[in-house]
Amino acid sequence: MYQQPVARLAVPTPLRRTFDYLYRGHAPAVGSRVEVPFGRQSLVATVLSLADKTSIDPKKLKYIKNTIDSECILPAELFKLIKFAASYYQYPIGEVFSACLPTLLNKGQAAELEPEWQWSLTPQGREAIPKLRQNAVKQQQLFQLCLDCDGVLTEAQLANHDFIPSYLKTFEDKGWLIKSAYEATSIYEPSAAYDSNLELNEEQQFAIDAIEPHLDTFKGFLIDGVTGSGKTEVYMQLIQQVLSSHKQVLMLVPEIGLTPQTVKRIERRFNVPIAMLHSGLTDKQRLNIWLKAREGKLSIIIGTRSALFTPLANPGLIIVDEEHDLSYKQQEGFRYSARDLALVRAQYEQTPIILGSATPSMESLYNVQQGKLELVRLTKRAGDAKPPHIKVLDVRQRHLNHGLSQPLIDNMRRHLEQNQQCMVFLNRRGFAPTLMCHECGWIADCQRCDRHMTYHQKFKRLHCHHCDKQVFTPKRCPECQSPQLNPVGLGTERLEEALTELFPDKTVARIDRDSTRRKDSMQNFVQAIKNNDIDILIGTQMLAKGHHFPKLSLVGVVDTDGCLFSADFRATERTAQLLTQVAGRAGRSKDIKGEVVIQSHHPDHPLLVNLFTQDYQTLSQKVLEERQQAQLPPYAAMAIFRAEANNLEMPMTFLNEVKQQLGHSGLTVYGPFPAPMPKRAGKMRAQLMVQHTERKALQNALTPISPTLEQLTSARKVRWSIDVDPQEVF
DNA sequence: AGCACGCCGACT
DNA sequence: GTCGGCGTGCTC
Repeated sequence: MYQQPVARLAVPTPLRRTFDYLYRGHAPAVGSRVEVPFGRQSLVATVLSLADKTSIDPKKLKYIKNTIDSECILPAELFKLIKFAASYYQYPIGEVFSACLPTLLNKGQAAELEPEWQWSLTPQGREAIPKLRQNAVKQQQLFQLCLDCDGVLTEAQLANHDFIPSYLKTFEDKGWLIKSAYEATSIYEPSAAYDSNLELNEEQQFAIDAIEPHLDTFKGFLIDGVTGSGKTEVYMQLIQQVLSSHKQVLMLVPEIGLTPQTVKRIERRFNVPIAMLHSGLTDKQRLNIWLKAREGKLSIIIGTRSALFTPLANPGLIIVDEEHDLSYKQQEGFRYSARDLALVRAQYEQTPIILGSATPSMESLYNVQQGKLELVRLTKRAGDAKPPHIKVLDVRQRHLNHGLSQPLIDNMRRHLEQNQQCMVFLNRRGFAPTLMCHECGWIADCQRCDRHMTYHQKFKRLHCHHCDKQVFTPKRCPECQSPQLNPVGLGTERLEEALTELFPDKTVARIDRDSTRRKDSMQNFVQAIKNNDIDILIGTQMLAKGHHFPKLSLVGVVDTDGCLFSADFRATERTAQLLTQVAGRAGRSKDIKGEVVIQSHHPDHPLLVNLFTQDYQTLSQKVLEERQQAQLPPYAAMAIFRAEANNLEMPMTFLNEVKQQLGHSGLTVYGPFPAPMPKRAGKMRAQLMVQHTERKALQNALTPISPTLEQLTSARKVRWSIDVDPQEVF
């Protein structure tokens, strides 16, 4: 140890340690950014703490080049959360900061809100209007907009007219407009804007009564509300309460659920500034929202996973909608769970948190058991809608027409005749999952993965859904030269073809990742369905969630059998959630009772039997019991070390060394073994699983070893990662 | 991760 | 003779 005042920094590098730097003059503020020389580069780092001694030889220490901020740029609670996340998920602190802060802050841009600009029409401007040339349409439009707004245009008013900013400068130069800064009001008046509160049923009122008294403190709630039970209205009325005490609301939604409609609904309800964080924002917009939220100039922030790291001046409520959704867990790099961290954040911020789902995760149900979450149930569908009638259809020995049994087809016809919509669910895109030679049995495999390639008829191509490799379909079998290459199995494309033929007078729409590639196409489909322009929907899991289609009364699930037998211990939970969510799409209408038909070759499978003779709730209790007996998550804490390289030896060598390092840590270690699908995208993968009944013990074991792993020579020959609380055991 | 150093092969 | 391949080492 050397007696030497230093600043301890989080430097954006994949190294699992901090770096000490000297400083001149004042010590930089904790939580501020500084510019430092690092190796041969210059980086923006964050000050984690100040220390008066260091273990680094002072001769090696360098000076901070610049301080960027004079004070901490984050609220203390968020700063603490980020540090916690880095240690919990065993990920390099510098990279965690990079992941949590907006790009422009990582690049060193000032963390100050730019003033909002406004443009006022000058007398010269007014005079110029009638003198404009007839064909100067855009200029006239700008003037018109200006007049519509009483001669003063603000940035907010311009936001929807992307052509106009280019003309502003011209008008300024001509002296027609004057640009000036104005103070956007930070005071919001949460008056009901257009929509007012809906009438609540008893359960909803009960939910609100349960949560409302706890709005000033930390407390966690799980709203277990069946599809259509009016969870959103409960959120809304609680949000209203929080806004009226001038606090901010942070709402997380799954990736797929972030639709303009959600935001519109909230916007129309509350007369407060709202921001939606989505992938389409520019870096500048993102920074702006971040800063505004930090200043308290935004009242509601809605976003996906990463929105969790939005700073809040005055947090009042955190909501995680569809909390069971997989997209809350980042699956690469900094593998955090936004849902789990949201609980930690709520605790730090001393705000209530609501997790909502129709199919709660085992983790959350476990937390209810442990008394960490209070369970609130919504079992009744709002309005008069009745729960759908669910039937498992034994398709053994039945003739299947492109995967469709006659009873399902008849059923569809009946619903269609009553002017209702049908949905056919199949979680497999493409035309067919395999292409096979009729003569010799050759199957088109991906060169880079241990998987067959999917045949896509529309593009006449073979596509690997694991590595995204695409090749043209061969004309002849590469093994025996036979021209008879047949698609085998069923995908959404083929289903679309079959249904179009079966119901020639009906409109069929296929909604999967391939058909919704273009921007807004999902949006258009949703609108078309609501307008009744579509009779039959074919959908993958994209369509399973969230959407409310009033005319949809029949859901057919074509092929679940693949989901029933899987190596992953979470398969049951996942399948149950998916099927329950899919079933929930049916019968949100008042006119006709919803119906769900699930085709299966295994109608006696316990999952199907339990799920549909009883319900998700009963099944989830059974799953929890099984997990407890097997000591699997959430009854044990788990982490997986993964490694990949061009051959399987290197990852195995590395993971064996990891195992040795773990030695007497008291963890239960499984492996290392090759991943269930060893080859992917040309890389060979292996994994090592570790477990302990105590979360703390797992942490205590991992924390000392993870920094030492990167020193291993075997570590440099592989790509490796630690996944704490893995969601997919693959 | 970057970035540099370093030591061997095919080019003007 | 040099450009450049990626193995190895280091970052306060």
